[in-house]
Amino acid sequence: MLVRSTPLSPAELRTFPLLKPLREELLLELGTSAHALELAANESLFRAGEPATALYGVLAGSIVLYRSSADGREQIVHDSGAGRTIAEAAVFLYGSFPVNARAGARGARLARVDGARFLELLDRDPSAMHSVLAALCRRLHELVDRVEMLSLPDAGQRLARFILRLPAEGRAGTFRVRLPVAKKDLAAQLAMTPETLSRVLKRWRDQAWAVVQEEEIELLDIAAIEELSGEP
Amino acid sequence: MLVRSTPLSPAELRTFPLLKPLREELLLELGTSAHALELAANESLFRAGEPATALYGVLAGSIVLYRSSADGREQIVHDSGAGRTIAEAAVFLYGSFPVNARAGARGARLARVDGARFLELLDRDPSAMHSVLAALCRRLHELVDRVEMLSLPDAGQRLARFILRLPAEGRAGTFRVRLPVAKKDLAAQLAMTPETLSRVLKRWRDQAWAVVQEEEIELLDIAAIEELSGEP
DNA sequence: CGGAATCTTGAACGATTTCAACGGTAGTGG
DNA sequence: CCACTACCGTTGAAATCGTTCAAGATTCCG
Repeated sequence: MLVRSTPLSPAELRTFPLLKPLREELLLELGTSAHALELAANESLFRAGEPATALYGVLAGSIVLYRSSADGREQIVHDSGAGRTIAEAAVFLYGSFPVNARAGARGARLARVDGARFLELLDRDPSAMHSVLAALCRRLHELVDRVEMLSLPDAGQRLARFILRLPAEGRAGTFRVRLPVAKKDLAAQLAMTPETLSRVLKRWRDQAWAVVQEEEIELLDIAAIEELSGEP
Repeated sequence: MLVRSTPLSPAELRTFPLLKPLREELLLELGTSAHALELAANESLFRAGEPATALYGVLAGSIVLYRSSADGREQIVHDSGAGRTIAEAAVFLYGSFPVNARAGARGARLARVDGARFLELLDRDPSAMHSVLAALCRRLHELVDRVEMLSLPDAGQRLARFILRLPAEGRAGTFRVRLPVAKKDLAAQLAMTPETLSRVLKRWRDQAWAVVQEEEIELLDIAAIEELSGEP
């Protein structure tokens, strides 16, 4: 874990929607108690149960939040890309991390912000408080979506829904996406085995519904995938 | 839907952990913009997409939060018993309800609190703000638990985990629980069919792991169920 | 250039869903 | 008050789907 201990600039901190509404002076102050971190691929950031003394923002790469079961299975709770903040909730409760965190397959660059300092700031700036509240509410909705997706009984349905919610590249009428994580991790996120994921994609290929190349997926028959997903 | 339009007393409002830390005067004020509601079994409270102008607290009975899929399946996001508050998140975002809500099998008595009035209050009382923040964080953790549970591949495992987290009655060493919802709803919550739930319970009975009577379940072999659940 | 890890594919097994039928219960209306 | 209906819960049998185990292909990293 590489640490750069120079303060983070307000501009850097403003990449996070959570901090964006803070006044310049507060960001400057917050920057002095913040560091930048660099994590290698799959490197651990923190483990569930450790006391949460800081919150983190993802500057580049991605952070995977996961639980591990007794039998070694790894359940991915969320994959956080650039601009996301992590562990605010744990910091608020003055509690400990409820999940494990590690860098994604391509490593990660992070901002580490001192928790106590952050809490102080919130009490001084109501708009910051509102921003945090809104961020938590959005996270809540994401998790509700997640719960709904996981309760779909069919593996293909879950994958279809996941892909359709990904930001698509390309012209209107076409649908190209780049998987944000390794297929292994994606499978865990969708509550299926990597084998099943591979087979679902193969089926889509065989039926000419999609073209799959490495981490790029292009949907040829969007209507079919949408119908499979249950709802657009 | 039966409405009692007399104000709610601070004592009544204080049944909700969310409102507990509010000063007496604020609760009095909040009470004047609050009503009590009475819902029959399965009666609808609100539907997903409607603008959220109020939040609700469960005084008695239960409220089921759910999504319905295109094919008519009903996925239960949460079952909220007495003391729970509902829809704070939607009110904060000045948004619309992300899920449907209806009364549980035994109906529900609710407090309806005006959203705008509540938001005002929060800005005047920092401790109230903290309380709300903490409540949202706890909800977040609950959902993370839920996501983890739903990703367990085995139906028996999911049921075991659910039951072990229920508040148990009885003396130490014994474990009796009363299911908080109808078996049909419980099955939906655990992402399985009612048939599968029935069969899992039958298996537990046959192996003398549990006694099932109506909505009462007594675990005879707690160790076995705990091992099945994957972790205590 | 190994070597590890990921991804893919095959086959067999196990589990859950589906479809169907039945008993019980609660609520309705005569 | 009693029949009638509707729904819930249970059980059975068959089919489907996903997992597991195993092996081969590929990529990436040291």
